[in-house]
This record gives sequence, C-alpha cells and structure tokens, in this order.
Amino acid sequence: MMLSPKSAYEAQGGSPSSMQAMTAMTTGNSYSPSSYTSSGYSVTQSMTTLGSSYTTGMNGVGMGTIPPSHTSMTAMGMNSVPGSQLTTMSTMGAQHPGLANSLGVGMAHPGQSMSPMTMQGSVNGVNMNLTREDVLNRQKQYRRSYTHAKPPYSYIALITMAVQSSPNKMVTLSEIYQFIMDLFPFYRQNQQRWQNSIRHSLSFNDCFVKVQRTPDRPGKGSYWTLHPNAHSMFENGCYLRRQKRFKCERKAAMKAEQKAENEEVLSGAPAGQQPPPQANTPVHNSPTPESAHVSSSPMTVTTQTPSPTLTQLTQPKPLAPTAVPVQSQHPQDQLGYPTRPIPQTSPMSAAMSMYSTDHIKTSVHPSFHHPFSINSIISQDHKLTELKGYDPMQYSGYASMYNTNPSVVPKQEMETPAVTEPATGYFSGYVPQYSTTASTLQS
DNA sequence: GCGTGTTTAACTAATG
DNA sequence: CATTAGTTAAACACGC
Repeated sequence: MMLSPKSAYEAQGGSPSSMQAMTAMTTGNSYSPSSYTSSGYSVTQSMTTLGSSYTTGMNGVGMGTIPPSHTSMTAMGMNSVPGSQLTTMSTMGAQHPGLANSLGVGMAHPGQSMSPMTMQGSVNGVNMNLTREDVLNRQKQYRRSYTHAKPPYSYIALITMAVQSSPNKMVTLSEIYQFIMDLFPFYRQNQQRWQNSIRHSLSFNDCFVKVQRTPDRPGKGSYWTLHPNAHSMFENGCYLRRQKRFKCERKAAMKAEQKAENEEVLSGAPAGQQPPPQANTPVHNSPTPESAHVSSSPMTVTTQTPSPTLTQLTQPKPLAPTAVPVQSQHPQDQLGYPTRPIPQTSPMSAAMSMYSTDHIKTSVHPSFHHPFSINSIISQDHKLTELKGYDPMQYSGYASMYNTNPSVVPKQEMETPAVTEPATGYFSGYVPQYSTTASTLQS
C-alpha cells in the first residue's frame, strides 16, 4: 500500500477537521456508537455531559464513520513518527485525548486511583475485566501517546494562541514557533514542514497583520499581530475550523486590481472596469494605513459576520480579576486600531479565552454559547486551573487544553505547580521563552 | 547560509 | 457536487 505524504501525515495525528466531525457527532442528545475495537481495546462507559446522556466508545466517536483505510493508514503512519507510541490508541483517540477526557471517558492517569472495576473494557467486542496493572500500563501508553498526537487546532488557531498569549499581543515568527513547540510536543518534530505552513498562514490570511520593527527595536523578522476584526473569526463557537475565512476585501480588491493591471500590461488590452473598492461593502472604523507601520496597506476590513463596532471595541468589557488594561504599546495602537483591554493571562488561559466565546457573547451574540465549544467543556474547570497554577506540560500533553478537571488530573501533578503565579497574574505555570522580548517591548 | 516572508499549486476534508 | 478552509510542498526574494 502506497502512502502519500499527506496520508502519512494524517496518520500521525489527523486533522483538525476530524475533530470537528467528532464534535458534530456528539451534538446529538443521545449518542451510542458502537464500541471501538480496531486496536483490540475499547472501553464502554456511560457518561453525562452538558446535560446530555451519552454512551460512548473510547473516543466518544462512532468509529464506524472512519473508513477502514484510515485505520490501516494510521497503523502505518505510527511507525513513521519517531517516538510515537500510538500503538493502542484509535485514530480519533490519539488526536483528541483531551476531548475524550473532558467528556468523562475512562481516561485515568498514572497515580490516579481507579479501581479495575471502574474500567471495564472489551476486546473485539468481548468484555473483559482489566487488572489494575493492565489499566495502569494502558494509561501510561495513552499518556505517552498524547504527547505526540497532533493537536486538533489549525495553524491559524495556533498562531492566534501565540499572539493572544503575548503580553503585547504581537509576536515574532520565531516566538510563534517556540510557543507552539513549548505547548505541543507534537510540533517538536518535522519542524520544516509545519513551520513552512505557519509562514504560509501568516502571509496568506488577512487576519494576521505584520507589524514592522521600529529602529529602536532591531532584530530579525517582523512582529505579527491579529487584525482587530479577526477576533470573531471563530464566531461559530467551534474553534477548530472557521466557517468563514477572515477576508480583508479591500486588500483583495487591490490585489485583483493589481492583477488586472498586470494582465493589461501583458495583453495590451484595457483591463475591465474595476469597481471602486468598498463599493458595496461596509466600511468599518479602520485604521488608516498611513498611520501604521504595517506592510499590508489596505486595512479596511469587512467580514461576513457582524463585526464589533467601534464603540464595542473601545468599550471596556468587564475584566477578570487578573486582567490588566492594555498599555499604549499595544500593537493595535501602533496600527491605529481602536483598542480594547485584553486580559493578561497565561498562554493556556489565553488559548482558552481565545477559544472562549466571551467577546462574542458580549459584542456580537449576547446569548451565544456553543454547547460544544471548548469553552463550554472546560469553562467550569478553567478558572480553577488558573488558580491552581496548573502546568499543562507536566501533564505531558494538551489534554488539559480541553479538560483540567481536578478529578481527572493526577493529584500529584496538581499539587506541584511549576511556577508560582506572578503578581501580574500573567500566568500560572507556563513561562513563555519570549517573555524577554515581550518585556523589552514594554520598555 | 539561514531565517523570514510571499506566492503558487495541489491536495484533502468539511460544508452547503 | 461545488465551494471553501486548511495543509503541505516548493520556488523565490530579501536581508542579516
């Protein structure tokens, strides 16, 4: 069987989209997939999540929806991942351990007390009782697996996390790399591959704005920040795949115009009448490109979804206790954008807040609350996690991205926060390596 | 040479 | 089934 590079890649961990499929599947009120047995091990367990009752397999997913080829490719792909130990995990389970966790599936961790009786499994449909040793061994395997499973986030989401986690809300390319590798062990391998994708995403997507360095801050590369209107990119509440790409139409119009001009030069024929940009598109209170050190000049932006108004953007919303008003160094100031306070939180919590629908709830859809947003899944435990100073890396994976339920997190790890939370409340466990750069910007 | 940034193309998968 | 979002590869330019 021949595997394309793409297939081999997906076998390493799958794509975010499959996560979304999973989410979609679990939105039913009653969901009872057949037990997953492709790897010879499955756990069937009843659970209640968000008021809905589920009976689910290990992954909370009906594996029957995954073509057999995926399974076999997965098995092959595992071998191509150095250090990968995804031997017993299903494809979906390997990709989305955290969600499985968050949904209350039997995912105990080493050190966590769990009676064998609470973890009844079946092998190829045959029920079996696992000994405690079996359980612990498998738990260890799962734990290792998560470390190298691909996060269910798109590169756009990862970049956004990095930006949001930065005190100044802007990061360099290398800082983005570092952020991702620090947070997701999966990305410590095949760096050339995904880093190319990161660069492509930054350039290709209008939601990312390049901020030129000023002479007093020399260094390599520019800073990257989020377009202010791009905060509602994930307005559907499912933050794994955007339904609409953030588009700067004026920019696109200019590109089209330039393209037409080029064609005109080449063909000698006059280009078609170019409608004036923004002829029918609403113009927001956008920054004037002249006032910004931004390479992408036309910054008037329209989005398919209702964008926050200027008032909404400038109106400070109630902040969390740890929130700190954004100073004038905010890149959006530099861009001439209207600013709003952004809570200074940890990368993890920043990621959470980024995946939170809070800003949408307040500025776009007051009552919007996607039942299966990550925010919904973790919201209750999130605050506790921050208070506890929980270090996600100690938990060897990003399962905690979904769930930091202290009843699931090993007690031992819960009690040993890596770093005491600074007075600024910036973070509870993760120390960004680029903090020096960021703090330099503050000065 | 290397890192950064841009662009094009091909492809997969999700969505309407 | 067509469209779109996202991924990956690759070529190229630029600056240090």
